[in-house]
Amino acid sequence: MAEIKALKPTESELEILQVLWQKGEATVRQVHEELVVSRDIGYTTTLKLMQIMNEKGLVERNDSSRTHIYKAASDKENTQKFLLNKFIGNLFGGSSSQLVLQALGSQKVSAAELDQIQSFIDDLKKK
Amino acid sequence: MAEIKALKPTESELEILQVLWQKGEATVRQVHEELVVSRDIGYTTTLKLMQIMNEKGLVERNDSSRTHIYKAASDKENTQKFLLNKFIGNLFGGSSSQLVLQALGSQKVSAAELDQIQSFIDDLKKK
DNA sequence: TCTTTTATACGAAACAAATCGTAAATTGTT
DNA sequence: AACAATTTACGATTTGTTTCGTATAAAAGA
Repeated sequence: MAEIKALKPTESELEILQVLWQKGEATVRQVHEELVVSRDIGYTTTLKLMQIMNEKGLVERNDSSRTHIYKAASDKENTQKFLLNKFIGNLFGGSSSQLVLQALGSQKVSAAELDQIQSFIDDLKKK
Repeated sequence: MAEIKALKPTESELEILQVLWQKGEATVRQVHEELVVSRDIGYTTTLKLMQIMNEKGLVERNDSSRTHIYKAASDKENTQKFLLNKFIGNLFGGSSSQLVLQALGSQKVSAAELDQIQSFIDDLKKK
């Protein structure tokens, strides 16, 4: 029986997942070096977070060698999808078009990106 | 000097804000009746949450009569905008077009909504 | 080999969020 | 007036997150 539980990472956990997604896999040290760039955090804090994430099933760990190697348990897209749905439910009454309009209205989006979105919509409509 | 602090409501606080945005203003009792519909929560819990929100400045309270009357301190759109920016930063590396593509791809969006989004994009491009 | 560095494990503290019980005051009902 | 219901205030508990210190073991360097 596989683990189906959908987990909601905390903000700190998300930071770590970002690093793991970007690197594919990484040691605690490697993740920590990344985190340290953007904020003040001790090594054992990073370690503890990753240990907890392992217990929760957010990451997988290869501990066959002394220095453990971690990777994200769920890929970036699935996690984004899951959290995005939650977010839309919490804040936009479940309406994704509301969110899209808000996002396009309040953020700077380049003309190229707008083109990309438009052709994506065109494709959606064809079905 | 106005309050500029940007506050991040918790999920419970967001539930309460939704009710206040919808009703305009409301008593603890009225908010509680709404919350009770969708989940198990005691009256004093709702009360306490709203008291804390008042301390934080998330809501404003008129306590000139015995039964206090609450309203959201910030309107829905501003709060959505603020939290959306945070969310895009945390999860989509700051790229709102990435979020838009993900939202359109994984949610059901009606043809009418797609039209609405397209004409919105057309307007954006005109500038 | 001896020392220093690096890694993990573990426990505990500090903080925050959510929950509810109880008390006190006011209002409404009979 | 007496009683019941409603409301607020306050404190305490529980649960989760973030933080780091210390201990121990392994590896690397002298």
